[in-house]
Amino acid sequence: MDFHLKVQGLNLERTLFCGQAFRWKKVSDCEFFGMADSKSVLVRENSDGISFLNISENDFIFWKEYFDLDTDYVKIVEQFSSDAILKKACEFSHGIRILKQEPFETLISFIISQNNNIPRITGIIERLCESFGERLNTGYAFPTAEALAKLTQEELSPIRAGFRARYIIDAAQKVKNGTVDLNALYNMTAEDAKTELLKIKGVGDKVADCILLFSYRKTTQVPHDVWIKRVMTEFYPNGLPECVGEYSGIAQQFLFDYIRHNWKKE
DNA sequence: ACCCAGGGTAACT
DNA sequence: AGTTACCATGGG
Repeated sequence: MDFHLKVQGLNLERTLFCGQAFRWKKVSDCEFFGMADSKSVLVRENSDGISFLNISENDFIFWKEYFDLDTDYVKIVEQFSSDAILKKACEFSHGIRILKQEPFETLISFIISQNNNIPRITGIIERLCESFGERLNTGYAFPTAEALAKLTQEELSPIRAGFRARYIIDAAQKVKNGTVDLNALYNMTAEDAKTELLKIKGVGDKVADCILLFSYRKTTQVPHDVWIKRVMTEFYPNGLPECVGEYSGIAQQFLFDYIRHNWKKE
């Protein structure tokens, strides 16, 4: 069955390729195929919204949640636009939304992201899924914590994650044995949730903020990667403007996308 | 050959 | 508490 949703201010290409998710492929002008957790979907962008093609009603609920379609981004962008630089970033990166991704997948993905670049992160995650994820008829599921927890660094070497291999294993083991309860973080404050995530080797301040923002919708969190550090020193030496309110993490995503496409081009 | 990438850890002052 | 070398890999 196909499902259609009216959405204002959504650009799928910007949303799916702005460095928050790594398992999407552009298949035509307005169509994107993606995997998340153990589900897959073909999404089509229309003039007034998006369509999810050939999925069940249960999966539709999942994808509706994934795209966080109940949040009004038009209103948020309007709020951001009282700051001139942020306004420019929102115009350039029009249509970005923060997704609500599955926590374990986000945890492993952003462990892999450290000191790495987006194309290579994408490749490592693809090999991780093909090697250790369940085979589905449309692709491969993201590997479970159980599947990854029993691996050795040597068994992980084909995915070429480099020094991050031992971090992946540590994360999977701590999720599997309950040292970190990912489901419990939804109802915790950002600070408390971060304390839990920092128990995992290879998860530092920045990676923790990515997980909190991209999985748990803790929109106050601002991941300080090399690009955002450039933004801060260049444009906001005294911090982000007040108009970001409780959405500094969302503002961060517009600024990240904007600076990455415009650095040293003006 | 050198520098960089959605950084973190461990070993130093 | 704050700095710094080192960590694998691949593209420019």
